[in-house]
Amino acid sequence: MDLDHLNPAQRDAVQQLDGALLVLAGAGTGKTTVITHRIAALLRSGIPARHILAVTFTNKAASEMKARLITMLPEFNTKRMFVGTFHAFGCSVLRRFGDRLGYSKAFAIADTDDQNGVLKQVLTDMKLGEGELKFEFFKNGIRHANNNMQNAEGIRNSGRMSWFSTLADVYDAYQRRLKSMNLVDFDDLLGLPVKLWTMDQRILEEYRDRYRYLLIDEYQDTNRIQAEMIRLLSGTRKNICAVGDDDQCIYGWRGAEVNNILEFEKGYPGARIFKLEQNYRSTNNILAAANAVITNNSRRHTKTLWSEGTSGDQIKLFEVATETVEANVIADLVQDIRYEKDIPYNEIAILFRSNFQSRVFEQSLREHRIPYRIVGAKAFYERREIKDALAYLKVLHNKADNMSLLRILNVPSRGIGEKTVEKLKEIAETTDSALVDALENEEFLASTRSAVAKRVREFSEAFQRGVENFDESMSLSAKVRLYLDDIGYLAGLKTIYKIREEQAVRVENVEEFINSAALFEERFAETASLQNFLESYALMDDNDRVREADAEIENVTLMTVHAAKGLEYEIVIVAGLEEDLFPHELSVKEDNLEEERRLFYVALTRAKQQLVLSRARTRMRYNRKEIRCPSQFIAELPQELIDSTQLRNEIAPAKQEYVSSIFDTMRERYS
DNA sequence: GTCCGATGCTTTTTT
DNA sequence: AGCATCGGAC
Repeated sequence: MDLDHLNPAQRDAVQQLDGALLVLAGAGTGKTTVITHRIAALLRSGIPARHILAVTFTNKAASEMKARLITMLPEFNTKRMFVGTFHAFGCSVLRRFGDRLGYSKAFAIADTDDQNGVLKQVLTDMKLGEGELKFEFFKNGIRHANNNMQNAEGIRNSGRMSWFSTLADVYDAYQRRLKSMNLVDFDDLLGLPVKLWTMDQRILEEYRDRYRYLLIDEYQDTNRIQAEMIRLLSGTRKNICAVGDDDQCIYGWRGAEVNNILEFEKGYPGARIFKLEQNYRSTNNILAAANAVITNNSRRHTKTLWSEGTSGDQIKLFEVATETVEANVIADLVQDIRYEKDIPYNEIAILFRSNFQSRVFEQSLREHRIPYRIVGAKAFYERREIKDALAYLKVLHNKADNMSLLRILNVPSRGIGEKTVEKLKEIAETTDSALVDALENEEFLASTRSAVAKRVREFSEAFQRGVENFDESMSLSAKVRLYLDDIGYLAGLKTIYKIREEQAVRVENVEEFINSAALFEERFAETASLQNFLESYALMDDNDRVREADAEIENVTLMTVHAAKGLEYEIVIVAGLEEDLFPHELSVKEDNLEEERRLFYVALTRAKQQLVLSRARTRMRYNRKEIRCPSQFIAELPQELIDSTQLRNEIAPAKQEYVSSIFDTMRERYS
């Protein structure tokens, strides 16, 4: 066996096959290597693949691990092993046993918009609607209850103040409404399996028997329910291998419980602990900076990263006048690196604390004609037309999804206004049917003007044809196109968006969406059903949602530090190192400075070769110029590692390449 | 019912 | 500055 490539600590962790073990793996210490080798070791020791459950934090990590195992172990059938995220695993449990909890097996997954929509409806119905603040309060309250495995009763019993009982009522109504629409939210994907296993010991035993060896990656970011899932599954065998780095716990605000990793031994007495500290990613200067920063945190397992490599370049620090200058200086630097150091764009990442920072960079990169891709928020899947197209599909798969129906019923305009919708809801309620079915109700149709009724009929009929079509064997993307066309959405795009240029963009985006269904089919051939397509979409994270087109060309990557977790680049540029931005002002207020520092630590340790930090002395906010102070984290870096030689001109002279490229564009445009 | 301009709010991080 | 929502005019 090829254990020769492993260092002693890695080898120990790989070879300890039974019992509980915690692998404390610092950034870049070959965590994934350990997990894959460990799985290989399990298989080679004769344990069948079906007994192995490997949980990763992202889908991307899961598919990379699968791919690695297949090349590493061609002789084993690794298909029967589970490799995926907690949410995907929970989903598979519910697809099998959801009916025991009163869910139909064809349930759909509520995305963030759906969750917000349902909660808003509930609050309006209960006349608690006014004010965003209240909305946030209830949203946090529900999430908090779920994280602590509390139901409505639990909330009610947890305090005397009247808001406990109000929150309990809202919680109850929210859950009931979701369920009535046959929807399951992200928390349910974890909470319901736990409920099921606690309720029915036989099902739990079946799962325990099936999954005898558990491996959990990024254990520092598990929450209480995820830890509970693992505790229940591990049973008395306790064959659990938790891998993680407490210094990289950056999802505390989402319920991640650092204590899961800090106090692992309490839950699994006698667990063996292995520390991986030899780093294979970064230069020693980068590691020294990271080590120095993280020692300012108090609650952690002490680790010191080291590498056999060179110390490398110093860390560059830019301190410039404004955020626009910051973006331009960085774009210049990116171009320099590309052409002078011959490092491809896709080995360069620009990281920031908050999404809004991406805008200036987009502009400067465009001006410099540097290709880039953005991971996250404002990206492709957030577009209105994509959400509309998706809503059309969501109702088709799940008729009970009234919210999606309401989203698209009048998009494009079919003359169905507020009053008509009220009537529709009323009829749906009295006949106890889904809104989509109520559309065919004669009483409802009679209540609308004949022109409207005609268009409603056309809609219902097209919908019905869609339902029937999806039973037939035709390619998924072809069915999607046929349905969106038949129901009038594709042609409707031209009436929804008046401006010619905008139209073209929107149509193109929807085409790309349809194409993504085709790509999904290519990847999952026989299992590419509408349900699986929607499910995989709902369970995607921002890194999965990067456009296919963007993944192929050589691009600079723009993303938040959160999104960069688990990734590495030759060159990493961290922008906006200013007090109140990084660390974020809210996190300081909420007393989460240590988590911000871990986030900074994550940012630093993404870099292999060169790290560049920058800050602006002023920054526009709400259209006002604000003076900004350097981030306290800058002062935590050892001075001798920093090269803060001021740039000769903050705006560097244009490169020859850049000038000629502008002439090229002009020639193209005017010839 | 639809369109369009005024208003006011935004910026934490996301499976 | 940009976006989302609301209210008034057609």
